[in-house]
Amino acid sequence: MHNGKCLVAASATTLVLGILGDGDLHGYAIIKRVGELSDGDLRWNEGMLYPLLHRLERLGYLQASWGLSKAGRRRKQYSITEEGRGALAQRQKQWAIVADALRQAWETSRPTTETKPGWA
Amino acid sequence: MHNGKCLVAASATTLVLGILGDGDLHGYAIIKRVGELSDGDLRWNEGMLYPLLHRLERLGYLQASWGLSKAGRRRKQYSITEEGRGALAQRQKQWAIVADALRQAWETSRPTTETKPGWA
DNA sequence: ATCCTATACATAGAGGTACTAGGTATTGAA
DNA sequence: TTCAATACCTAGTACCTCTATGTATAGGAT
Repeated sequence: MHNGKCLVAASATTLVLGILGDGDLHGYAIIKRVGELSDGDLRWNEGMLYPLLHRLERLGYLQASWGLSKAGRRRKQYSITEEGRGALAQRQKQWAIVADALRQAWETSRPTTETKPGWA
Repeated sequence: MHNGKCLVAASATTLVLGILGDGDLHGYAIIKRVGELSDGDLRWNEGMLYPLLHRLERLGYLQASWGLSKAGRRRKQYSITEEGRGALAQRQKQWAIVADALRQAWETSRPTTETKPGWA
């Protein structure tokens, strides 16, 4: 990443799968939903999302179909597949593992039980 | 990523900074520590870690110095810098935001309050 | 009428990352 | 002497991230 957004991007797949796991949405709506879920902290743009959506579709995690909004605009609706749900479950497991490791790394602030450097 | 390890890798920077935030370690020990913290679920290899360590050093987040283990093996000791602590703090904040968004996305399993598709 | 904003899709391309594979060398145990 | 563990490293492929940019429509404001 050139800036500090990599964490966001890294979790993008998991977040998209999680959101679509709750119900179908189209791309633009996913961006809005991410904004909602993060109280505006996560501000994705289309250039970030659409390539991801296309990749997820290519991987078989999502299925797309064209529709029309009541306003008459075309919309590409995405829904999660069984395979996508499997991937989501796997990612949730992975997330838990990493979250736990991070929590420990952050909490411990190990009181230097060993006064000498751990590498001695 | 070619396989499913991207989440691990994506959190690698945060995890390394978090671990070194607790005290200096050398590369190989960081790999072991990651294994400990995850109960063996996260199994990093050197090819993953060393380039990351070098990058983090280049970014000014870590400082390296050569030492010697009691067994007589050379070791490159890494310690976190002030800048690294700043980056860690930022990442902790980012992590909290994403974790919260994910929790919501996973919990809600939105009861389809709106019976019609959200995009109608 | 015209402009602007929001909606809604999309791709190109620079630059960066992730991970495998492979390499070097030492220590100590079987 | 052979093997595993310790301990460092780089090359290079494949892939991802994100900015910039483009297209087009609807609806409100001026």
